[in-house]
Amino acid sequence: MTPDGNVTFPSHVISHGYSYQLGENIKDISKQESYSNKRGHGAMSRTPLHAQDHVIAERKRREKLSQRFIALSAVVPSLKKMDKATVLGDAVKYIKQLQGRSEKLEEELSRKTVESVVVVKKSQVAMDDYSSTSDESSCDQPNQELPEIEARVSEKHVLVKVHCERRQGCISKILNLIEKTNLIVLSNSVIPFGSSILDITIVAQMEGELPMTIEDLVKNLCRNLLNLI
Amino acid sequence: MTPDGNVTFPSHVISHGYSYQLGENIKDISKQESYSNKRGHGAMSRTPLHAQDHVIAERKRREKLSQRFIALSAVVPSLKKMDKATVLGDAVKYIKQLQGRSEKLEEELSRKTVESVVVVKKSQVAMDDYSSTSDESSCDQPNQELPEIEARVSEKHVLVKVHCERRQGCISKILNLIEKTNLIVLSNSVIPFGSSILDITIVAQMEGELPMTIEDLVKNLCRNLLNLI
DNA sequence: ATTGACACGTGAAGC
DNA sequence: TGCTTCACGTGTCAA
Repeated sequence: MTPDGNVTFPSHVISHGYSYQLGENIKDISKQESYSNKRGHGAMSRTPLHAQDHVIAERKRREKLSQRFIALSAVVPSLKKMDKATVLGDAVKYIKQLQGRSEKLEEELSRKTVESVVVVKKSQVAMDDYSSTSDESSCDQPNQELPEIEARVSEKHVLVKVHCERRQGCISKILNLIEKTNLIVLSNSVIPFGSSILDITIVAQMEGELPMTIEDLVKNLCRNLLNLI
Repeated sequence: MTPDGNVTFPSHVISHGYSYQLGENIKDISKQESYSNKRGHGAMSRTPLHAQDHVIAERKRREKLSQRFIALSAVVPSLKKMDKATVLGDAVKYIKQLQGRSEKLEEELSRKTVESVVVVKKSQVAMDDYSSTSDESSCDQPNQELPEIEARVSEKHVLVKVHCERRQGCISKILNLIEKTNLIVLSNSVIPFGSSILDITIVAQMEGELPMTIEDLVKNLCRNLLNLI
């Protein structure tokens, strides 16, 4: 609590167990008068006035440094020795390790993302027009792999599967879009998966005549859903 | 190169631009004789012999510390001030930031990594349908390559999709198998598609530890389901 | 006894 | 001009 006497207190935390008795330091404060006399010179250094100001300033600076040291040693894990040099060296090693790991994680994450997107596309209704689309260039965002959309047709039924992130109003949007595509929804299933994913399955019936070929219908549905979500 | 003279050399790198001339230090080495005399006492400290050994040891220690400091300041980016205190403080902040980022990345990657498992799975189960490229031809013959099984994992959840022909007792068989695989069914959706197809979606939760890798779990599940149906 | 680590006081140099 | 930061020598404890 006392700013002057406790200057060296945190040091014993970072160093071994030095019970550097602060009494000496307090004594030193009183010793400041003897300091100038100790030098002996009648005219000592040209800072006779604020001499002990310098002392306490240095003390403050050391205290700050010590605090920073213990703060650093607190965030660096697995420190067996609490040497200043060891703390610094291990901090450097730890930072490098963290940097490398972050870099690798980021790279792998982006790679997995892209890869899964590709495969997802492949597993879809054999639509190969995504290669021509330019909006795929914005895959840098980590959550770009979703949504995953699959559609298939059997007789008069259309099966639509959407695997996307849980967002507000996404279900109504999907259903709305499907009904706008001249389809009548027969069944609908929304199943939560994990903490933030929805797995949606919809079976709809085609009304009357087909406005286009089956292939075009599926492609169009997928494209609209991709733009929508 | 000279271990003694270059002690304070790196310090000007981390500190401002201190061109602390080393000459003084070299002088100090020669001053070691005067050092004992400077004290004046006829009987100085009880270490009159290896006194300057202590000096050069301290010098060495300081040099090591300085090197560690510049090493630390080298790995911490965006350091405007090269203060020792600033270096330490910014290193702490940087480490904390890196830790948080790594944690977030790792968590997110674990979520995404699962998605790539799907890939493996899907290419295995979906067989070689990609080469034929004609998905619409499969719509003409509904019973060609069923059942279609897909499984993926997210966190502790397993999502199983089965696209198969409508048969007696197939649902109970599937659920029974899943529960035998140390999984707890959370959600289940069975949707008729067309006249003779069922689209089944199941979300189950993994209990306790994984008996195998995620990939193996998915493979095993798919294989058993394929044999079952 | 030797070694290593620490805090302190102090002069110097830059802002 | 002061205010800050630095390296140095030194005494002192502990392994």
